[in-house]
Amino acid sequence: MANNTSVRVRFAPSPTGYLHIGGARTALFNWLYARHTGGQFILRIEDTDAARNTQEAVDVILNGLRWLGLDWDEGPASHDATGPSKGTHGPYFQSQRSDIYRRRVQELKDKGFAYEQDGAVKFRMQREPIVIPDLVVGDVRRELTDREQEDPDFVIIRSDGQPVFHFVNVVDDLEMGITHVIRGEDHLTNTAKHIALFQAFGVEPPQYAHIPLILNPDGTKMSKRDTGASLATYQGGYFAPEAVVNYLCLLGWSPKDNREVMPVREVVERFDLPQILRHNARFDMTKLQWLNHEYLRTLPAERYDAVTAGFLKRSSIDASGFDTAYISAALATFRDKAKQLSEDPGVARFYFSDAIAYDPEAVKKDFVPDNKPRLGKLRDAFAQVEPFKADALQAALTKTAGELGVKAGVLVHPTRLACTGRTVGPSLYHLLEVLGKERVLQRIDAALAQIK
RNA sequence: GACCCUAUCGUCUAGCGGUUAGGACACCGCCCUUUCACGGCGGCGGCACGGGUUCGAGUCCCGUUAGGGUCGCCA
Repeated sequence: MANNTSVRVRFAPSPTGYLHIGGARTALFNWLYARHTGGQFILRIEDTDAARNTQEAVDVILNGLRWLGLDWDEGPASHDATGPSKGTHGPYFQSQRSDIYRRRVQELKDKGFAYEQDGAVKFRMQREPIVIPDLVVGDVRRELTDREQEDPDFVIIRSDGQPVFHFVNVVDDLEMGITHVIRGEDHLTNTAKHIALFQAFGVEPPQYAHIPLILNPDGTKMSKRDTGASLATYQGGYFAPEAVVNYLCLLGWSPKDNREVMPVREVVERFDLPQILRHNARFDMTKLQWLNHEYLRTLPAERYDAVTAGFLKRSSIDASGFDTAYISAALATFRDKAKQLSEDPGVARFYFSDAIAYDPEAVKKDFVPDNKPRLGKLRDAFAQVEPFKADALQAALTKTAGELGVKAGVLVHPTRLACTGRTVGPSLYHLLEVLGKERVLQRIDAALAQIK
């Protein structure tokens, strides 16, 4: 950070068709560090494995990063490997950098660091232990494993001519002027190879910061199939990207002052490498949901509407016949009840369908003969309310209850059941206001017809 | 098998030689309340184990155990 040179960090995913939550967190930490230091965040697509690379797979990565709000200063400008890009260190797709790799292999051969064997090219690895200076873990002295003792050299170009990860990764970091490599701890021991490669090129290696991994709740490695492992899980509705970003910041990094709900702007200010934790963290969906609810409650109206649009789609509620103001007002009544929405998306259906399915248990309790005249009287009172606003509706209900000599709750419950079919939901008076007089009276009439 | 990293409530974490070991999520009570939720108050619950060093160890050292990672013509 106190360097003269500007920080250049990168996220270098392989297009596999999905974006792992751990990968998203790695991208986030790199982005945070770049933004904190005023440096550059570079996106590089490691698509050397041509067989499984598709534009759709690239889209998943680009869209995932955009959804999270992680903008890159250099990198692809489209999902097309041969398409336009931002930045002067391109191409940013490895599949387009063959000439560079060819040149660099020749350089190693010329220097005596590489040789051919069985049609492949191998790197002459040193046998002495290599010290990996890591900004998170400290100095790590890496010795050869017994397996490596037998043959410390490793392949950098496959016999089919394709360069391997260790090689292209180093060459690209070198060519792109990367100053800090922030990546998962699963790369820590392999970093010895990378340092040896940098040294062979006669270049000072970048600084390394290996961040802990994200594990399943049971402590096992989180892989593709595990719950919550794919970022796509959060993009489909329910989750505000702000909440996901906030949660990810807190996995493996701590502001050290017990703060938890922190807008990313503030994290950018305070984020730094020394505060990164050294131990792996388990993924806790419950806590993410809590954070999500915190955000849903306080998000600006526009953002709230955007996120809740996902709720509707996900719960297959058809709101096409309703104008945006109505939809917005309806969902706003769930602002501080996001938990209901995420646990049971159907709770919002009554706003968009007149086919009310009454909760059978509640019917037994609330649609009883005694309540018929009461509900009828309330209906008449509501019919007089103009304008049809929450405050006035509450006053009308309270007044009616008084005249009837019953507590407000006696009227509240049957009314809620009549209008929503449920026993839980938003504030009664506010939901009535949104529904509007016509729908409310019609629904109460329908309920009255049900009661014997 | 070898090499590397890690170890505080169930989970995420604060702690950087002297603390009644703090906070958050979850859970359980009570309060608030037209439901649910929010909020408030309280409760449950932790320094993996064994040796050192020290007047004193969650904090430092060593070992054990456990978890994770790596050793590929995958990335």
